[in-house]
Amino acid sequence: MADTRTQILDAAERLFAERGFHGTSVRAITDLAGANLAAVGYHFGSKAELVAAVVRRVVEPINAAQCAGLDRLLARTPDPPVAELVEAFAGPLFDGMPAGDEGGARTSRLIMTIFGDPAEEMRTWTGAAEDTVRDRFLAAFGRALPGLSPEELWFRLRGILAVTAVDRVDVHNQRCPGDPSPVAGEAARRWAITFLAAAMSAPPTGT
Amino acid sequence: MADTRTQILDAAERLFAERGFHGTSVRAITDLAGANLAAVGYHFGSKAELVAAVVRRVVEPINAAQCAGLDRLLARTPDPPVAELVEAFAGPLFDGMPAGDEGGARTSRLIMTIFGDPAEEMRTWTGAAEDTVRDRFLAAFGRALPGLSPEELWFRLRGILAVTAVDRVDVHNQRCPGDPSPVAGEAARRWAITFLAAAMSAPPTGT
DNA sequence: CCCTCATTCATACGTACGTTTTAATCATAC
DNA sequence: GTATGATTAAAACGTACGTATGAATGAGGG
Repeated sequence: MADTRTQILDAAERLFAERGFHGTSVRAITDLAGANLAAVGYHFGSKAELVAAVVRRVVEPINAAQCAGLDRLLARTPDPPVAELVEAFAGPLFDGMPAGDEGGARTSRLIMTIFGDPAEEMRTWTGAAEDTVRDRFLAAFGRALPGLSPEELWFRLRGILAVTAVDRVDVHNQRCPGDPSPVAGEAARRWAITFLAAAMSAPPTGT
Repeated sequence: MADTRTQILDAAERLFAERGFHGTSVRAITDLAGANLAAVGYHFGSKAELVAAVVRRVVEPINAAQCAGLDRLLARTPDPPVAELVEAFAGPLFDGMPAGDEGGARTSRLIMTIFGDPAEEMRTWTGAAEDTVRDRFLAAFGRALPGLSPEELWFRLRGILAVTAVDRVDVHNQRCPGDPSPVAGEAARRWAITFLAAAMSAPPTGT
């Protein structure tokens, strides 16, 4: 059995995904974790710092994978095609979901929760690393898509995040009228790449 | 001065957008509305029903506008092109934001909050009308994009929602490195149409 | 053995929450 | 003018929350 700290992180991650940050009490977390109420205070200091720890644990591997993917691409060619850049950027949002996560849907919902949270702190926690990744992809996409203004490029990069995050959430929510079976995970990944590569490759919007 | 009920709805809408549903207390709402604490209970019954009322007030006009736009399109031609379908579907998410809403950004954030809320009730409140609109657009897109499986079509429709919702939220969050000025509202609209029309028009993903 | 330090535990504190109740207020119709 | 129904006001209720406290527990080193 894992140590209490990890158990709390796991339980918090699950509950945050299911009920949001405000909607999850410290007591619910420690109950699910089989830990004592005071353990959160002991291991993390406060609920806010626990939230930050959970967010970091989710976001950091994704950032790292995005970065590694871009490195791999750039090692092959200095100017990768759009579709491969899309795959490198969006792919890690589909992979690397920890075991026990139903097809990554739970983690996706958590990303959505982070993404949609109005609180400003949510943006500072992941700060530096995320900004670096973003800037590197912006530069790479900029070379692959000359003629696109930085603002529109930025808009499109956000679009990638939005599509990948929201889609998977809905698979989780069973909102898909079709068959949201396990295969949906891999299918969604390919659909997303198709969808987003075409979107990114669109000509610049005329003034 | 508007009646208390409307003042409460306005205040709640603003605060829900800024802090989420769980993060907004009834007291904060009535304070901002200049109303008495008990007014929420009197006019809405409970906080949950107030949330439902706010959600409905935001979602219904958008659904109506989407439906009307599709009607207008179908009156002209039985098989509208993809770009126009995209405009009819995504456009209302940019228009029709009530006055006082900074370029619609606040409403967009609220939509994002609704969209990202893990609670299942959030999905039932808007239910029937939203489903009808969705099905009609699915059918229209299906005719414009033969060869696309219903599942992938559904995926792409969700993508439209995701991009429009998330984008505008980030303009609000000032996360855009460029100039998030008032012009961003109209520019974002055109960027979104370009981006999404290209995405929707992508060929079906091979098996 | 016992001391030490990290961890866990039961419990309590103060606060903020959603809701309810009862009284006051106000406009309108008779 | 006063009775009536709808609204607002003030206060209190019980509950759940995040956090803090101090005692118990348990493993490892001297």
